[in-house]
Amino acid sequence: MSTIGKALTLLDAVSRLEKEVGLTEIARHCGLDKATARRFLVELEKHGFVEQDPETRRYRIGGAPVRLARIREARFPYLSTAAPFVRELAEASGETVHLSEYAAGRLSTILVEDSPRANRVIVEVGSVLPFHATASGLAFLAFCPARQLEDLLSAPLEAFTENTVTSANDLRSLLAETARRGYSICLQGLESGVISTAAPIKAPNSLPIGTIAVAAPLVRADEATIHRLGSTTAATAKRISEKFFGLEQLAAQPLARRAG
Amino acid sequence: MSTIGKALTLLDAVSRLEKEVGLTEIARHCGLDKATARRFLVELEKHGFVEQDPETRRYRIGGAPVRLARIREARFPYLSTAAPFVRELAEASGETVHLSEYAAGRLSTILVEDSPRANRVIVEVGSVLPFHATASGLAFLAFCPARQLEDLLSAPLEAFTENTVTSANDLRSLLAETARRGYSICLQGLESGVISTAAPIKAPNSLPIGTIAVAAPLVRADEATIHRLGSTTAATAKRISEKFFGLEQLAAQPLARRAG
DNA sequence: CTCATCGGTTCATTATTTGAACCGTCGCTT
DNA sequence: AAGCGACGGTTCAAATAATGAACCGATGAG
Repeated sequence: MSTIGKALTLLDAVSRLEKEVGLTEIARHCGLDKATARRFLVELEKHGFVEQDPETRRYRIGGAPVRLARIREARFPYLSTAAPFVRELAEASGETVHLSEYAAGRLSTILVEDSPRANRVIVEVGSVLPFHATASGLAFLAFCPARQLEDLLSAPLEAFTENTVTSANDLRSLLAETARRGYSICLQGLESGVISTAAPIKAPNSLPIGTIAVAAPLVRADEATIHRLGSTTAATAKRISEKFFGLEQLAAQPLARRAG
Repeated sequence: MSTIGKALTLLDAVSRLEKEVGLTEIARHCGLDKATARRFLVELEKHGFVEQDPETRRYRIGGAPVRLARIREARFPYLSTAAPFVRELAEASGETVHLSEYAAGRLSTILVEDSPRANRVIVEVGSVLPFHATASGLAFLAFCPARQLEDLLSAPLEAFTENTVTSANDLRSLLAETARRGYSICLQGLESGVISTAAPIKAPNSLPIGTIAVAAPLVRADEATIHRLGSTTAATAKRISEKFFGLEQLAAQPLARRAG
């Protein structure tokens, strides 16, 4: 792997570990030498991607990504376009709704709207969703290029619960059904006692760029309920896509934005 | 410079150039060979820091920073803590208010609340604020370690307008005044016809981590007005700091956050 | 049809990254 | 308080990765 790849993997590790983390632990976690890890951290710090607490000498994610994220959102406002729809769906369903984005070969949670109920499903912002064991992942796979699915199937599928689908053939038929229906259903694939449904948010070329999903405790969601939620989710995903790529078109036009 | 440093500089360049930008232009802008620039872009793309539009083949900032920024904000919620205060100050003043963060040796704008007035000052999210020519920069310098100020003064100060302070001694006395007063005033230092005032948001070790600033068209801000805005800004900065670092203390305690 | 420019690729040359061994410091145990 | 282990951080010869001039094919303007 290139040096850049290693450094970015290290950054990813810092984001995944505890709030603040020491040099040795980072190095161990990335399989890097301590000296190498330190050089990477120094370099990342120079550019604001990590910060070192002057007291504890531990490292945390820095401020630079905040600036980049704001620029990204200003230019490609996926999150901010989708946010009101996520809230709306959360209110309408009374369940936890989360939005994911496909980047770097992974589906990452970038927004969560919690259910107001005491018994609710918790999803962490920043968590990575396994493709074969989450409703979001299934919704994504059902509409992505065949090539990508085959890549995924070339490795064994991890079983997170006893209900996780780990057979390639079962997964294929599940995806065919999902594609037909327009929304996915995942029954206790990642966590026991949780059922969820998701739909892809598609670009104009019809490839998915992310997903929106509803997750409910199993006790509140019978067959009919989950299908009702699923079709609402699919409709919401469609509306997000239309709003977002409609806006995109507008933004592409040479408006005199500053004319105030 | 290390490979990592070069790659992150390239990423920074992409963030600073137009919405989407071609390979040759990026390479030219960074002083890199086309082949090298491409390798960097491919590596950054693998990790989601840039995306390539499949049609135009141009590059833009990717989704990974959004995920990192959300994690950063969950762990160190500077922006989200400050946001309501920024809005409040914008409403109270009727002028454009912006929040900056110090990272990677630079002061970057991470939030802007526009004035509702037709004649208003425009500040771009993501813009980098020169230390000697903006109210935010002056507020930061007035409270940062002496060493940092000397580093800055070791290079000549660029004149953005005919009012920009470019003499080291003038700058020093301006900073002494700012430190005494608790807020800075910058009169047409970066843009003609604009006056602004800012105050530092300080960590418990009393070093500034960012600034909050109000920018107004000169025609609306006489001497008395700007001093009134300045002291309100300083008070707001203090409140942000107290709220934020108060929260920090709370977060450090071992709460059972998930006990729902 | 030609020329210029674009995105992208190749491979011998070159400069950078790497990591075992090394400090000094801190907190804990004996 | 002395000894131990783990920490953050540093060094420099050896090993590996980055580099860029020249190249290709495609696209579009004149």
